[in-house]
Amino acid sequence: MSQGDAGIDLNTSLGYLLKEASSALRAAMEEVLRPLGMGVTHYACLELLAQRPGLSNSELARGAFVTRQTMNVLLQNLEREGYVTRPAEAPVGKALPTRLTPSGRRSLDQATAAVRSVEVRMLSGMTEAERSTAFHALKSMIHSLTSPPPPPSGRG
Amino acid sequence: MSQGDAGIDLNTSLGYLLKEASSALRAAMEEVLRPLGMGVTHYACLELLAQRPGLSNSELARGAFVTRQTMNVLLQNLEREGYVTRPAEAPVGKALPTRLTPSGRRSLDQATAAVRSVEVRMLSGMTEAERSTAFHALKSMIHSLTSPPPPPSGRG
DNA sequence: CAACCTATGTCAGAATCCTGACATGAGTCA
DNA sequence: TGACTCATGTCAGGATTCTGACATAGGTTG
Repeated sequence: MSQGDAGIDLNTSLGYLLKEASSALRAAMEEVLRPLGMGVTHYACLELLAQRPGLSNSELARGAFVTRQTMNVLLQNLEREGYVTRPAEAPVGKALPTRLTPSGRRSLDQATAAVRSVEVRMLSGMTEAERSTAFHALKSMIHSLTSPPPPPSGRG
Repeated sequence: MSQGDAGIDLNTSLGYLLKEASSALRAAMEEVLRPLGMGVTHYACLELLAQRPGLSNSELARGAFVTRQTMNVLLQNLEREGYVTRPAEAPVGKALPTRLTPSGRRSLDQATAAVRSVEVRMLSGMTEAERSTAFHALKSMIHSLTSPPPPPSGRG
């Protein structure tokens, strides 16, 4: 086993390929988003709000894969610039439901068009069957990685 | 929902799923790497060096998906702590071939075992055929995203 | 050889995101 | 009712990565 345990072959590693694909996608998205003055997290936040109006800061953070703190700063900027609105008082609990303003909606429309072109290009070399298979494979990976809750005392 | 162009449906978006999977993988890797005192970029650097001894700073940066500057700082720390070595003078050009020291090799071995367990878990719910299909799908995405050199449309 | 272009290593400053910490609001349980 | 637990919003400080800039080495073209 001394040879088999030598390392993880990056040329055949799905994990490495996943990172490479994700990196390429992010770069391509930032490329088309840059002229619009927004980043990937910024766009993700707007897109999330368009599909699920009223999401809270924490919900948005989870959906965009960043921390509450990071999303909080982003939302404060977005609110300051009039792209989103949040009530001064929470209807229930502490969660403040966020909504897109018409301005935010317009900004999102431009970004969506740009991002859609990237996704179309990414999918251009795949058949419908391949997309479907890739979709389920990704779902499977995510499930396997997140369903076993991280051991609370594993670090002991 | 008669408006298909309203936005990008995150529930069926391969791009979103790609980011989710990548995020989950990164989190899982950092989880197991943390006790060893290293991060994902740190590990990637070592793994790259084990498989391709003599890689330069820039090559390592590309392989780990970070900038030359970031990798440079990492290499300086690694060199300072005795995990890698670089000649004081470049054999050719300016590129300094980097190599793992026995200490670096030992550190990598622990990390590899940890990361391997994560990758095994990630793949646990997939058949060999699914892994192969996912592999080719990811390759296709990367190719589509990177082969058309970003049009100098910046001037557009 | 000279001019030009590309790739590399490196330093410095800035942007981005994260960890730590604190207070509030809601649900649970005795 | 009171104590405990969990999720949330927010502020402050720190860690990580990036962009900008500069000098050097090698190749190409005339």
